[in-house]
Amino acid sequence: MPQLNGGGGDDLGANDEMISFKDEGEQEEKISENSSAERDLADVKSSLVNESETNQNSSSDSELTVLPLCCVQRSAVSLHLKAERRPPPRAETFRDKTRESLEEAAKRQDGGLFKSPPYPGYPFIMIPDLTSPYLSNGSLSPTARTYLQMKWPLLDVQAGSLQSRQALKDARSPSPAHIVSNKVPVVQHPHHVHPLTPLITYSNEHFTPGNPPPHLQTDVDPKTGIPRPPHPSDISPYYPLSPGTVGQIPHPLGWLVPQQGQPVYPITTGGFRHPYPTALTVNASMSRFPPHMVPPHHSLHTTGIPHPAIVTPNVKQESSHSDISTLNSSKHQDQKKEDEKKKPHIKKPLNAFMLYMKEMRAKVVAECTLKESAAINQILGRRWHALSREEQAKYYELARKERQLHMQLYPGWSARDNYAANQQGKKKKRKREKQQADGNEHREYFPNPCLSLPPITDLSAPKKCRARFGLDQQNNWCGPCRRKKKCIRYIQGEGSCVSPPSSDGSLLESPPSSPSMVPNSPPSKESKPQTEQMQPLSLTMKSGPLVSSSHHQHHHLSMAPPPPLALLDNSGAGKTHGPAHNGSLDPSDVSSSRPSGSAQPASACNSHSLLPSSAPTQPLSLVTKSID
DNA sequence: GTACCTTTGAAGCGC
DNA sequence: GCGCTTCAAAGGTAC
Repeated sequence: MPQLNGGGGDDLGANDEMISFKDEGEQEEKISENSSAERDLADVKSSLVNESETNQNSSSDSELTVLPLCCVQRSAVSLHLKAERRPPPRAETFRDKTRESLEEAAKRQDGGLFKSPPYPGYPFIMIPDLTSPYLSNGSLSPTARTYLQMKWPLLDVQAGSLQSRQALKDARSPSPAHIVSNKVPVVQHPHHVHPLTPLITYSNEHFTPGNPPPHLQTDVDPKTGIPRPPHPSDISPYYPLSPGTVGQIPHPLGWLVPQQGQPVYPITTGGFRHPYPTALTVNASMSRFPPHMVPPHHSLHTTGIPHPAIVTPNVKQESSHSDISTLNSSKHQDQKKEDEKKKPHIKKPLNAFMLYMKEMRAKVVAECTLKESAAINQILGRRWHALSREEQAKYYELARKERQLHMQLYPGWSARDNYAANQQGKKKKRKREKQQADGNEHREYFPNPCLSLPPITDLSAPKKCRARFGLDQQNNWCGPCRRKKKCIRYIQGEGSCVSPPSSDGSLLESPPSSPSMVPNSPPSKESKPQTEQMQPLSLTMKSGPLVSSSHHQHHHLSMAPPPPLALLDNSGAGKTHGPAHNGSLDPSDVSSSRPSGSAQPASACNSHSLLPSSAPTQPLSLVTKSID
């Protein structure tokens, strides 16, 4: 697998470097700083595309191995499934089969459109940016290029050709499950899902209950009879359409035709920032959303199609009226309410993690039969950290594109609008207030990060930084504690546990440790990466190793280097007695060390005493329910 | 019916 | 600039 850092496994697992992807700029800086990765950003990003398939393989492989423990002992079915998932030494892995099937499907359905790479969703993000260096190296197959032209007619003057349309029609033929909808979690295998898949599936949900017949070039609205544009070709796959609005689509290529008489959002260039390099901005001539085609009011894009980020106008949006001079408050309020009703609620663009979650949720649900989003999100959070740079970069790139698209769609939109939108409910504030009302932030609802453990309610033990160091020694606090968030020391060192390996030998979704996390290193401002690094430790299963606090504590106290790869490969050992390495089976993690937060191992896993000694081994999926 | 939970990241706001 | 807060998705859960 191509690595940005020249194969430095420890770097790969370095959480702090993965954190660098939080910001594109930081990402670039971090990458450039990496001496072993001297490729410039262009090369790096180019590789992200060219090697995406390879990355996906690697990622999916890791995902195969990070099968949560919850799936292991859950049931015979899950065991069976797991046994199936467990790849043979190297015959024909599930991935291979999956890939083959996907390619076959691609060949059948789009004439090999996705042949290389088989990323049904990727075109969404990469297509509009054909000028992107990522695609400039000829990695785009002619078929895919044709597909792109059909998907984004503006990308090429040939887009409107019959050929393109015909191919588009073919492309709209019965699609793989992952294209249909990611709302059907169990149907599609996760490995068929590309990170961008959710972007495609969105619109499908709202556009077509099922796949349209191939012979239908354009859908016809059953109510209005107005032909719909070929979907999902022309619509941003990411943003769903609200039901009942498709009929407003004026023309199959309506977004190509300037809409007359439709008010448009004012282009408040002042609020339209361009945080991204020019090279990364979407070429107006190629984008589906040319700058002059600003979305009209009422959730309608110039296509006449509401942007999926727009939801029912129940939530108010910042009023853009300038005639606020009215002094009649009641009247003003009434008018405001009307405006609120009329105005849509433009949702924030999804960030990288959200995109990742959308894609992987179904997978986790399928694997763990989990339905509780909170638990799923925890797993996904760990998996997110466990992702390689390349894989994360894909999502960051996707999110960035999404933001760009969002900005172009709604130039005047600001996240502040949605801030104000929540003034009605103030739910979050209420939550915060509730937390603060407790006085002690650790007193608040603090579900045990182990998930398998009951909420930490033992306040008698001064475990957290505040209690340990006091207010006068906040320098010794961990970062989260300073930020009045979860104490990482408490989580990892005491209130929680070290992640046991997942059933298949992997340590669940725990990310590799950061080499910067030197044991006994004093807490520093950089504790945020540590926090994120340590969080995975908290995601553990209610399985044997966890129940056995002594065993667990042993590993936690040992602070021994991770086991050799051979040992790590021993998935069987990892299931029940695997070394409680803090996070990863990634052999690259060998060099990683215990985060500073674990510098106080003496009281490790105290909270395990809270566990009933007879606590049965349970999968993660049962944790949150069983606790209560 | 509504808020909460849970995750990460982006963005706004206040100091 | 830093820290805090809110919101984005999701669906079960609690009130």
